[in-house]
Amino acid sequence: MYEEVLRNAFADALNKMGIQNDIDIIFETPKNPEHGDLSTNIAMKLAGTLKKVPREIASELIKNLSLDKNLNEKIDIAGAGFINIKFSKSFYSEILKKLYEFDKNIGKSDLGKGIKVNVEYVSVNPTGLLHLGHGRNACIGDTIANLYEWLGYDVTREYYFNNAGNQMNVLAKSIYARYRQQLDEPDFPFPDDGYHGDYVKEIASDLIKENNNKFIEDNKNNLETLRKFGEVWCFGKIKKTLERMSINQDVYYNEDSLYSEGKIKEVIDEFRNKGLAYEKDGALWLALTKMGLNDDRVIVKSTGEPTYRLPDIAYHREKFRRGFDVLIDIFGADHIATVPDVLAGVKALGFEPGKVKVYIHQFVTLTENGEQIKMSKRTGKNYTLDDLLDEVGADVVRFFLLMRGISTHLEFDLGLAREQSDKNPVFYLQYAHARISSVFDNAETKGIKLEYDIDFSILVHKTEIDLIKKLMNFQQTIETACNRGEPQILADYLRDVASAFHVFYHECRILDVEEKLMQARLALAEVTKNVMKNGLTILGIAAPNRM
RNA sequence: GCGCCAGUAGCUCAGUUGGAUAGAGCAUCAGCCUUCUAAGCUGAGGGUCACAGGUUCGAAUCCUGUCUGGCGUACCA
Repeated sequence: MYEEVLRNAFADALNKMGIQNDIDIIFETPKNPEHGDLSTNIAMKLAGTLKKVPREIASELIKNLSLDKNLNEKIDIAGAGFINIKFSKSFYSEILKKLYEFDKNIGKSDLGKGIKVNVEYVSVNPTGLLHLGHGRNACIGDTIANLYEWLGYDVTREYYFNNAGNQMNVLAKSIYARYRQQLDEPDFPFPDDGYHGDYVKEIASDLIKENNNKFIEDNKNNLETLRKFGEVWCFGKIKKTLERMSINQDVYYNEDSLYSEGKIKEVIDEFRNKGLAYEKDGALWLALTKMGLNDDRVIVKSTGEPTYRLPDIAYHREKFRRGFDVLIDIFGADHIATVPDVLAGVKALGFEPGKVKVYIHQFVTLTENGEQIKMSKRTGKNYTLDDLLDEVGADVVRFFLLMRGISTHLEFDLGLAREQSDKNPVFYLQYAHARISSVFDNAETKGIKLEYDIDFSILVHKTEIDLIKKLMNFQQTIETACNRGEPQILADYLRDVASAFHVFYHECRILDVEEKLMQARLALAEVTKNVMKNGLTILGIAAPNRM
């Protein structure tokens, strides 16, 4: 938050020196604390264009710099030309005072006021149960939606519900085979391309419980009924699993409506009118090569059915038409190929593809004792997200799925999550919150109340200053995590805050010290608690008062 | 073949708009509880940043090539 002030001061100084340059003035926290609190390499960046030695530029810059002496203890030049800034203690008490005033709203802002964001995630077809990969998608999407919401954007959480397409027929046939196997013919052949998962057997037995042999005849109507039964069964389970992870979406956008409301046809017509669609081999092709891509693709098969690209494009067009300013798609790595096609299609229809942000996450592998556990819907032996939630709980699952960058493959070690769950990093974060709560409980029994007017300048201990340094970055961290679509940035940050608090707690007593100091430390603990609570909430993880 | 993601400590991973001595957790070893929760704190060991070149004051980060793993590359979704 103070960076803005510094940046302006540096820009002014550059102006005074008669240097006009668009170059970004970037401050970073040096790895080595001896180098100060913030550091900039601006002098080195300018060295090339100005044809001057970096250290000379730096010293001239400092001469022209007007900063509040009260808040900045020292500004000096180091190394090849770094400018290092060291803040005074009173700088930190000023900062903490502001953080304390935010109270429970710390981290919130109105940065995105009036901007409509649509975050689409999960969007699993109702043909099976959720597995860990879906869980990753769900947690990332939910957290990104939370981040936007926290920054004041108008967020819609959306699930693209696809109950059309060939995969639903496969499900119907799979259910039918299990139904017959359980009902009257144990050797009834199971389709090769069917869904082998055990849940299909459950669907069949539920079907028998409710309807007995009513659908035993192999005809189109019965298959249609089974298809619908399976869809409702699967989607019910999916929603329940999501609820267990506190994931609730606002809109379930049904792919069917794109057909029934004529949107698919509109898109086809528009492509044709623009000369971007053509017939070949009985199919309709989209001329993606005219839009700079490598290959044209079929959008309507010779059977008359559209391929997945067409409804995907039509769906994105609808999202634009519904008035969203930003469209966010959370996809697994297997969807990577569709992205350029959809973006090209959207652009051809006259919408701005730059407003679509696609976040692709890599896969999750579930391992136990070094061996991989299969999670595929088609291989039968499933380890579902529900199974995992049963074993380790929602907080652990969410944290495990969010603690890594989205673009790396994530290894979920079941043995570790199960056996060592008390050493899980998520408990480290929650423990910090619980510890603070406990301090306030003790304060209450002693009749101590946190006052509003507090003298923060009394906080000068190194661990106190270190903690404040972490706390002041909360807002910026939320923004960065949001802009980059990386929940992991927030997760890492919270671990840092928790660590700084644990160290402070270990070194400094909060209660049973002199009144003014106690008040200031309580306030520091309060700010930490609010940051932990809000940060964990954004990640969708509970902030317990006791552990 | 082509495209995307990845390769960093024993393991799992941060760090990549080029910056100062490459970090964390787990694991290993050694310490700290008569005082607000020890699910905590302190310290130690552990590295050819896959490999080979290049760009420059400076490269884990940028460029080229090679190797390894994952995912795509359908008139499946």
